[in-house]
Amino acid sequence: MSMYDKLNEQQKEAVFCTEGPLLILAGAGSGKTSVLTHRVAYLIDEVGVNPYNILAITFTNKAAGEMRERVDKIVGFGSEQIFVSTFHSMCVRILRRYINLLDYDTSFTIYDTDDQKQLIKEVCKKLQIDTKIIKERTIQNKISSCKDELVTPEDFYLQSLGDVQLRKIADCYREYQAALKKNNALDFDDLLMKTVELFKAEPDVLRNYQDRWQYIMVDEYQDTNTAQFELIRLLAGSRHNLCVVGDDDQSIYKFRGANIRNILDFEHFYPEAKVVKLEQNYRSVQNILNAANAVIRNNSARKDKSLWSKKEEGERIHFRHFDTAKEEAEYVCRDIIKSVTHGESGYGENAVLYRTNAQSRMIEDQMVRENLPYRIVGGVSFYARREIKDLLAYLKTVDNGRDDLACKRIINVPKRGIGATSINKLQLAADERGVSFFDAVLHPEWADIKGAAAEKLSSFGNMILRMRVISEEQGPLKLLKEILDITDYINQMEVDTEEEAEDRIENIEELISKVASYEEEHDEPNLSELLEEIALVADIDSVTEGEDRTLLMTIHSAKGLEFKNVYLIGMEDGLFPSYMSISSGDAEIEEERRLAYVGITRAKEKLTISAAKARMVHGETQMNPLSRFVNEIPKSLFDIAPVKRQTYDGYYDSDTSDRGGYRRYDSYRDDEPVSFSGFKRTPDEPVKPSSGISPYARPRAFYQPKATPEEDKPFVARKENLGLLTKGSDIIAAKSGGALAVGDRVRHIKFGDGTITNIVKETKDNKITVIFDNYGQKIMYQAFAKLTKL
DNA sequence: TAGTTGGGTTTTTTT
DNA sequence: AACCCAACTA
Repeated sequence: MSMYDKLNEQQKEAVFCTEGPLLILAGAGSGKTSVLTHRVAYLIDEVGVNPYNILAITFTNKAAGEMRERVDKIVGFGSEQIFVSTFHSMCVRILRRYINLLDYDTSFTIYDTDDQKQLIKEVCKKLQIDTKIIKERTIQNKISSCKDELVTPEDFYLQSLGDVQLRKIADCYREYQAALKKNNALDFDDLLMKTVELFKAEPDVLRNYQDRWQYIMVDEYQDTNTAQFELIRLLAGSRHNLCVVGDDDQSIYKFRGANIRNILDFEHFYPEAKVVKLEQNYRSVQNILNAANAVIRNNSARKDKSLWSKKEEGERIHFRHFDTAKEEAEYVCRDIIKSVTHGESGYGENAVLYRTNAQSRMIEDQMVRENLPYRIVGGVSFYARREIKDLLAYLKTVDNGRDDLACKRIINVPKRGIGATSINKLQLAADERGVSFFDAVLHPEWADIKGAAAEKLSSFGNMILRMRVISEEQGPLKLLKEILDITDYINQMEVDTEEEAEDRIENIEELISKVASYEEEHDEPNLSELLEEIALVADIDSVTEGEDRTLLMTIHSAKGLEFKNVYLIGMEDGLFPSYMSISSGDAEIEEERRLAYVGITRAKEKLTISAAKARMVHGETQMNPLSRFVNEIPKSLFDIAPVKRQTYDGYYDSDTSDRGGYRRYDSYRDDEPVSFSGFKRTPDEPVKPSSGISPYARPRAFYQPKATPEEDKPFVARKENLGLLTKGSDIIAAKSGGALAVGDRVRHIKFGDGTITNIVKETKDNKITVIFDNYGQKIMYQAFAKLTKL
C-alpha cells in the first residue's frame, strides 16, 4: 500500500497532475496541506524531479515551516533543497542578490508600516501637504494599493491629472519613493514590486530563476494580489508548471490588495488549466459544517461548491447572548476551564477568535483573573513596540548608516539634549550634500552647529562608530547588550507605571534572547540578516505547537489553523460585520461573511458563538444588535436559539443618517428573554447541555479563583510568567551576581556612588532604590543597572 | 530644550 | 480609552 492510497479521488487527481497549470479549489478543511505535501513527494519520488527545482509559496513563515516538516517526513531525501517560503521572504532573497541592477544597494533595510508612516509624514511636510486635509493614512493606503497593482509613481501621476487631491498624493508617492531610495530602504510592497521590476528589466535574471524553479506551488492563492500574480506568472514562464491552491470563500484580504480575480480568472489566463475541487471536509463535525454552509450561501460572488463530511453530527452549536462583554468573557473562560477540568480538552485545544484586536483585552483580563494559561497572537506586534523599535533602530543605525529614519529615531533616545532644531539643521545639511543624516551628525560644522550642541552630536556619533567595531568583532548579541549598557536604556526609559516598566523590560529580555538564539543558529551571525529575519516575521509565526495555552487572536490570524473548540465572540452587527463594512456596501459585507465562514470552519468539534448586548467601544457604551451572520444559521443547529430581532430589515439601511440605530436599546423587544447572565439561568429558558455536566448545575463559586496571595499563585497564567522567560531569566541570573542589601554602598556606571535605601523583590527582578551622592534618588532594576558593591 | 497639558482623533482586518 | 500632536510653560 502506498501513501497515496489514503487520499480520496479528487485529492489523488490533484497530486498526480504534475505538468501544466492546475487550480485546486480546496474548501475549508479539505486536506489541502496534505495534498500539497503529497504532491511534492510525488514529484520527487515518482516523477524524479530534483527538489532543488521546486518552489512552494505559503502565506506565513509558520506555514512554510510546517510544510517543509511534513514533506520531510514522507520524502526520502532532499526536502531541505525545496524552496519553501512566503512571497515576501522569497523576494528578499532575490533582491539581496540582484537589486544592485536596479540601482539599490543589496544591504537595503526593510521598512514596516510604522516606518512608512513616519517617512510619509516627512514627505508631506516637505511638500507642504496639510495632513489635516489629506490624512497620512489615506496616502499610505493609496501608495500601498498602487504598489499592489504595480502602478508606478509615473503611472499614478498620469491617472491623477484632473483631480487635485489625487495629484497631491501622486506627488507624495514620487517623493516617498525617492526618500526610500535615499535611505536605501524598501517597504513591504516594494519587496514584491521591485522583484517584478527586476524580472522585467533583467531577462537573464528571470531566466535563471525560471530554470531553477520548474515546478511552482502557491498556497492561499485567493489572497494573492496583482503583483504576486505577476510574479508567479513570470516565474512560471513558458513551462506553466504552476499549481495554485485556494478557496474563494476564504478570501479575506481584499483590504490588502488581494485580487479575487486571480482565482476566478485563472482558467481564462491559462486555458489549458486543469481544475480540481476538493469538497470533502475532514475537519469539522456536521453541525459546524452546516452552519458554515448556511452562512456562506448568502454570498453571491462565489464559485459554486458544497462541503460535505462523513463525520458525525456532533454537538450543537452553543450560542449565548450576554448583557455585557464582561459576562461574555467570564463565560468563555469558565467554559474553557470546565472543559479542561472534565478532561474534554487541553487549554491549547481551545481558541478564542474575534473580529478586532481590541477585543482581546477583556478576555485577557479575565484569563489572568482565572489563572488560565493563554497566549495572544497579534495586536501590537512585538517588533512594533516602542522599546523594541528603539533598540532595532540602534542596530539599524550601526548596520546601515544610510537609514535616516532609524538614526533620527534614536539620536535623542535616551535624552541627550539634541532637539528638533539641531535635527532639522542636520537634515538640511545632509540633503544639500546628498549624504545620509548620520554623515551629517559626524560633521556638525556642515550644519553650522557649534559649541555644546556640536559636542553632544559628536559624542553620539562616536558612540555609534564604536558600536560598529563591537558589532564587527563580537557580533549582534554583544552589540545589543553594549547598547543597553552604554545608553543605560532601561533606566532612562520613560514609563508611567511600574507595570509598564515591567512589561517593557520583559520585551527587551525577549529581544535579547531572540538575538541570542539567532546567534546560536547561525555560524556567521550577520547584523543585516538578523534585521531582515526580524522584519519579515508574522505574529503567528511564533506560535509553537505543544504549548498548552489557549490562543486568542483575530479571525484573520486564525486562517489556516484548526482547533477542537472555538469561541467566536463579539458577534454583533457593527462589530462583526464591522460598522465600516455595513456602511460601505454588499461587496464589503460579503468579505465579512467570508471572514465569518473562516471563523466557523476553524472549529473541529465544538463551536461557541457569543454576543453582548452592551459593550464599550472607544470609551462609549454601544448597544449593538446580534450579528446578521448568526441569524443566517438555522435555529435547529443551536443548543439555545438566538432570538431574532424584530426590526431586521431597514435597520442597516446605509443611506439613512440615523446611525444611532446601532446603539439604541429600544430596538430590542422588551420581552426578549435574557439568555444568560453569567451563570445565572433565567427560569423560563431550558438548558440543553449536549455533553458532560452542565456548567449551570455548578455553583458559580466553583470557578472563582481562590484568594491567593500574589507570590503563592502557582504558575503559568500570570502575565509576567508568559513569554520567553526561561531565557530571559538566565540573563538576569548571570548578570545580577552578588546579593545586595539595604544600606550597601554601590557604584553605578553612570550615576557613580550611592547608598541603597530600599529593595523590592519582584517576580523577575529586584527593584532597587539608591540615593546617589551626585544624582539623588533613582529606582532601578538590579539586573540591568549593574550595580557594583563597594 | 524638556516637560506638561489639553484637544482632537481613532480602528477593522496584516505580510 | 488610548494615542498623538501642537501649544504653552519652565
